[in-house]
Amino acid sequence: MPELPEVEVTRRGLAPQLAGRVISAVEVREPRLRWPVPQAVRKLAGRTVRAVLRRGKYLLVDCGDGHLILHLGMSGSLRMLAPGTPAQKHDHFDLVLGDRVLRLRDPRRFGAVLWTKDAVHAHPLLANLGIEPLSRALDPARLYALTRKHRAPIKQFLMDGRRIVGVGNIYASESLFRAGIDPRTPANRLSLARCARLAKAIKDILRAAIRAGGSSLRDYVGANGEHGEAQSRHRVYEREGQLCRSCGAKIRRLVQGQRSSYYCPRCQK
DNA sequence: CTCGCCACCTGGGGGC
DNA sequence: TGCCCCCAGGTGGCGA
Repeated sequence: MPELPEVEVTRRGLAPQLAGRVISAVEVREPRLRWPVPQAVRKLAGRTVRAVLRRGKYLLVDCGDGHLILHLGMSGSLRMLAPGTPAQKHDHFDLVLGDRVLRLRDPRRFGAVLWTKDAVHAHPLLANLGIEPLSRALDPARLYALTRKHRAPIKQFLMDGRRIVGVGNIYASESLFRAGIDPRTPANRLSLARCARLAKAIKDILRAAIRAGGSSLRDYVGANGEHGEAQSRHRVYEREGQLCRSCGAKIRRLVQGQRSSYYCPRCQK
């Protein structure tokens, strides 16, 4: 599920349900996530949640004297439930806030639940993150400058969180299609004009996905857990062999950095 | 520094 | 039905 749009919509769904509320209990059923869930997380009861923030794909729960850091990995999801809702397989972590429970489910356990008392942006996992794609920091000149030193294919550059955060495997392919750029193009061979096109494409694609995920993801966070509608909007992702909706050519798949990339050989040069 | 690759983990789907 | 292989929305860490 989780690329930037889903994490952001999750954040928007959670924030009003968590902010201002007191943590009454914590339950860790399975501490073996990407990193062991630290003992401090089990001792959060009594703290008041001030805000829920996002940095890249990390969710940051501001508890006043520290932050709970959540990451959904490849398969994680968060839901608000009524207390006493039976935990199912892969429901590893609960944050209980009186009459509501925030529950983390993550079959593959690539996600994380961490705690830091220090300035959260100085945390080792956050300190070296790249720019937020929906902020003004991502503009044509900045993208052009960032790409200059990188000979790696632009698809892999986009997915490198040390340059730009939040663009995952789906939206890297979708953004490159929208910008008309071949995913194999070396990053440092993009002109300023193409960087401008790409920066705008990334913002447009992510914003549209947030809007599309909005309604379904509100349910997702609140109760059900069904997939959003973003899937039906994909132009190239997981469409190998199907026809390009713009030109009719067959969409192709290739492997870059052990991840699938999808592109239209006619629309993307 | 950048890069290429492996690792972590579970589950679903297809071929035989 | 079972087995085996491939694939999956992330990303830290390794050696070159």
